[in-house]
Amino acid sequence: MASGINGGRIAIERIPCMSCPLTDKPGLRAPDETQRAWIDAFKAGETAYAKGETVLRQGARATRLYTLLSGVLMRFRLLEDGRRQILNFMFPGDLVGLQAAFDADLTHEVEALIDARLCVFPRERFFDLAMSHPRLSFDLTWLAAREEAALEEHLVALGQRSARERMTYLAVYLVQRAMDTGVATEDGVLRLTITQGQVADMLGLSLVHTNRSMQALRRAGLVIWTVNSIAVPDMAAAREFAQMDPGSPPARPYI
Amino acid sequence: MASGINGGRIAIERIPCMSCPLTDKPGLRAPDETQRAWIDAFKAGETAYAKGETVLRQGARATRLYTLLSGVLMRFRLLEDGRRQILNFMFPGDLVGLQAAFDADLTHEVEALIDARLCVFPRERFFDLAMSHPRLSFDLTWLAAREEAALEEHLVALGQRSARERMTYLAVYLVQRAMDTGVATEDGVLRLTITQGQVADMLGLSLVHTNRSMQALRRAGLVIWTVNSIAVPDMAAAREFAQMDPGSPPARPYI
DNA sequence: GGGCCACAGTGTCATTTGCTATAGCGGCCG
DNA sequence: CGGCCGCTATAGCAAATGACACTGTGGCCC
Repeated sequence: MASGINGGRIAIERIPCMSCPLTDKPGLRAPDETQRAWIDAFKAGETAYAKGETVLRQGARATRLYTLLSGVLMRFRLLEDGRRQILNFMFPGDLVGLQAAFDADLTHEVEALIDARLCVFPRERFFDLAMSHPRLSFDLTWLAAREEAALEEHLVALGQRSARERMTYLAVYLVQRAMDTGVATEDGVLRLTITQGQVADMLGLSLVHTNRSMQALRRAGLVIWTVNSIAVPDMAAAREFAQMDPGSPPARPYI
Repeated sequence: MASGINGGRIAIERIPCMSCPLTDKPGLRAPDETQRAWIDAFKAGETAYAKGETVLRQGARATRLYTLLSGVLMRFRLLEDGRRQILNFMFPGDLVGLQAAFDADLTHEVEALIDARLCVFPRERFFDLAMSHPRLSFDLTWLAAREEAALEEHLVALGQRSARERMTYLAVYLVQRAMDTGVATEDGVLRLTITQGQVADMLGLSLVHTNRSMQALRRAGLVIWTVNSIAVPDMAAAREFAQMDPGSPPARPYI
């Protein structure tokens, strides 16, 4: 019954924001108690999607915004001739479907990489929330700016880096985000299935070349990317190889 | 005296927001009178940069935000080994240096492509503005989301399109934005000098290949890119060739 | 005027990356 | 069980793109 296209079912039981499981994640800055009380009042419920299901459909006009509570999503853009560009991967705390806030058609599709759970905010209520609580509105801008910054990084990778550098960059990005949000517990390894086809569509490489590059990195011991996990044994070395800035960015707020 | 690094001089005369020259641009949605009065109260002044000057320096911590009043800027990211990725071009109404609002180090550099004039907002005052006027704060999020959407488009171009498609895409993007903001007055032609080296660094191509692709497009009559102008004789045909969505996006707010 | 410099343009060759086809492997399902 | 399907892996070849070296041109400055 949980159809992806219809937006999944609203879960009966809902987690109160006061006991939000995201509060103790290392890379997230939790709202204070008062703010959480407000957010809880505006939250309409929760919804769940199974691995592989579509959360948002490109071209549709969304009426709800989401916050990712658990799981991992990917969002991508489809071209008419079937080409696909993965734009970003989404981890707990990320905002999903911000475009809905501006009454715009969705320009990308969102799909669950593993089972996921999302908090639901109807469009109007979300607007009210922003209007009545400037601090949260400010955090919203912050979140949008963070997403923008991530896309900038991706852009630098696609524009300036070689295939292997790109792939190393992506592995570091994913593992770091997973660790920050509690998706990965082991140090430097993320248990998650991302196929070579998905990597290819994210990095702008052909599937064959993706395969070749992946093997080269595996032989070099820089990135061990297997069917169900991504491991970066030496994050510093990988960052160096991919010419990334060493530091991890400041904790991000969430709603 | 107008040093780029020092942030240019603050212009003596300042244009009151009530008579902002951007109000009648086709692609911009002007704030109403009340809002403009608010904005005017928070605006600290104006600053000007000459063509080629640096507006913001990568790695610095900015204390001021800007709105572009006239002119065209480019923002780019520099890698240690000298590689450069141009992230976007900025037209009147665009927000410059949003990262300053979050007290973060700048991850990119901003440079003037032609003489430019910017409205200045000190960091704290900007914060106050957002806190006291939720509607403007909402518009701020909107602006950030629009920038994000632009970067998504660029990402699709770099990841999925061929050299010629990319270049066509960029030409259409630039000409469209210029027309929307009143920078271009003739239909389909933008008088602006963007060197082949800059195009190369934006599209992730080598300079030589950029040159060759440009000539091919010129011969095909799709895009006529010369030293001091970019012309797209048939926007619809160019859009089609580059697999772009036909419609122009809704008017964007500005502050 | 002469020299310098940034930029556009060209040729040649090297490298990266893409395309097509094929094989192996494991899960899933009738 | 057998067949189908999605994914990884490999090979051989083609095409796109990059690297390097060089020329021409126009603006600018002493």
